[in-house]
Amino acid sequence: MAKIDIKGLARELNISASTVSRALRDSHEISKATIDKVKALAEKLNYQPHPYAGSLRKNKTKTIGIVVPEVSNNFFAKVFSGIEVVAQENNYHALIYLTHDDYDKEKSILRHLESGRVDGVILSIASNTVDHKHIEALIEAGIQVVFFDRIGESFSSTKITTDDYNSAYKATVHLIEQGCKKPLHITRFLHQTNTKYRKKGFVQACKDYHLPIEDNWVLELNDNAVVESTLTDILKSKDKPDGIFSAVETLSLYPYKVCKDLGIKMPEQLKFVSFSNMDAASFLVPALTTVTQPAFEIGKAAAASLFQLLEKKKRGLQPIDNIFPSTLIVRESSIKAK
Amino acid sequence: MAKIDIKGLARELNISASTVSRALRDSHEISKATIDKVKALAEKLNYQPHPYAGSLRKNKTKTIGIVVPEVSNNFFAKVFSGIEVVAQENNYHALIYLTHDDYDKEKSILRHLESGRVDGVILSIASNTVDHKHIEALIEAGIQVVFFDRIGESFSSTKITTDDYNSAYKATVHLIEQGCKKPLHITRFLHQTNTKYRKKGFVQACKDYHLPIEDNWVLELNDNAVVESTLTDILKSKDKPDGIFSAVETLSLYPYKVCKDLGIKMPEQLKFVSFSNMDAASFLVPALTTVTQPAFEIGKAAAASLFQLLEKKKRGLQPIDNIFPSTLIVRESSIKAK
DNA sequence: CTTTTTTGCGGAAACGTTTTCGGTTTATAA
DNA sequence: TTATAAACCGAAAACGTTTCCGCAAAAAAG
Repeated sequence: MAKIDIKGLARELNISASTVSRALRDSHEISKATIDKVKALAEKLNYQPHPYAGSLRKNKTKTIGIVVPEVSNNFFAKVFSGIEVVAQENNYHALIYLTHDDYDKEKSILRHLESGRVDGVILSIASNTVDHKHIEALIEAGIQVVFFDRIGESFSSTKITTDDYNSAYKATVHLIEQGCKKPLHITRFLHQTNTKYRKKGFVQACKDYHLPIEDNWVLELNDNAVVESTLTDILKSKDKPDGIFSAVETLSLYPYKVCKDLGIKMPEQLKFVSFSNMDAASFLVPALTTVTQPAFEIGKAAAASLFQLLEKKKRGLQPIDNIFPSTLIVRESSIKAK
Repeated sequence: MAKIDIKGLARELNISASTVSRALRDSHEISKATIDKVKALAEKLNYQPHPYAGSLRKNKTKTIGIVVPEVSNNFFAKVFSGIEVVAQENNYHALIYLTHDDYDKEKSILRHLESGRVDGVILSIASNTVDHKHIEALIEAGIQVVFFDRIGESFSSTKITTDDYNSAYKATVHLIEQGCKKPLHITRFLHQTNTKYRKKGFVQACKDYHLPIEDNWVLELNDNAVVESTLTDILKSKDKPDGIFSAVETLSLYPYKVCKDLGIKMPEQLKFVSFSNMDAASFLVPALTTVTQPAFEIGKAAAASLFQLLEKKKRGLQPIDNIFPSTLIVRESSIKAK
């Protein structure tokens, strides 16, 4: 089964390569008869056009790049699923790159993507990137960029996020309404946009409910190695918090561990809410109250807007910000005893 | 900042395009002086070669396809991470496709990949594919294929698996040693290679320990919708099992749910072990005893062998089977009271 | 000093498409 | 009838590389 190409088809049918090419694309300047002939033969010989030859000529790759910190994380995994579904529907291909939350890696990946390998990029910024030159360069090079979750606020590109501020506000209010007088907010990488707004929501809720919030009510835990010990210290102290609100999924299991070790009863002595897309949330004991982001929908939306930008009919199509609501799912970890 | 290409560099330096091309690849037929000149200018103008032009000419794409059932699953997500790390190290690019465990989708994806978009494919077969014609066709087309976890036994390609039989055997023995007289094996899609061998391990262990195993000790639960009710019925019956061994992670949370609903105490009344790569395993109550596969290493191995095949120095390099050991991590869900 | 080899480079073909620019026919309009 | 338009198709250029082939000048060998 030798590889068959357009020239092969043309030779076989005694017509020109250009005619074959046009016939395969249903061009109106080719007669119905030859179109049928060509397609029949193509089908029969299992002709598959070489994608890169076409890309080269058309300067369109029909592929996108997905650049995310990691994928062994329910949130990103589900976002990716959403992207992938929409990509398949639109006959796009997806190159995926993991930055492992490393700025330098992100930089070199994006730099490479300037080369014309992809038409567009869906990006969630690495946690330790501070300057955005590399992203600017990518956009300069004519690559469409869509952000999600960890966005670059300064860019006019489209951004898909959740209503971080409001969700955090609501989650905090929930804790307060369940009786917490001294909630603790644990979070990561506060220079990111998403965590920044979650913190703001937490702080504002505390203020609105007249809690005497202080700086040490917010705890930025960037280093996995010290999370457990730090939490242990805090939960052993005499004026320990009576509630925890975690802004990120990756911190959501630590309080369980520490409470177990210290014999602290959850939710009686410590109520807990966390941002999380973990499937196991309802099977933890006590079941974890979560703020869950519609990850799959975010992925679909990101992909959809990217494709829309790439195939914009109207020139003037403006990028839009798309804010999805997260939902607070109350489970046992945060409810007061009746 | 206009896009710069090889011809642009050549014009700028008053040399030919072929010289530039060779200089950039450190060809020995170009003088040190011009190599330096060319590289300096390329660097200055941020020249990025167009990947598809090169691919077309060289008939080498430096990209692989990853075809897996899903990615919002700890096992596949971690495998993917491993692949991605090795791919980046080797300057390969990764196109990823999800089959969603659908045979038809898998077929059309693989069919498309015959076209020369990738040099090789890393594949874990969808749960409902039975015939393997589409995989044969892909290999026929000259695409290297490496399998992992859900492999095609009939192919001579490289396969990366875990020692399913032995791990299952050990897990079952563990249950028996903890006092189980009537373990139940719950699993999915027994026509797959991995689950098939896990079942064999379970059965053999029962036999070796003289348990009166019957057909209904093995339960194939393919439909999510009925898992809970089926398990409930079984655990309510009078000769109910005193232990469960789950062959797949996706079933690992149901026993918790059902036990909770029925008031069955785990591990006192029911011991439980599951194949799983779930991060939350040790935070469940009781903490889940798992057979965990070295997912990240499997991904790295799969990628490494694929690249080795693609860049084989010696022609005769034979594909090898690579079997990784899984480890049984004993936690509270399966241990007998002292 | 001639012959051969090596070094360094340029021209052009090639990879498999798409598209521009034509050029015949045949049908339609004048 | 003749002029014009429409329908259908082919030749060749183009996309940005790599590589085959050839060729001049310099170096080495005779």
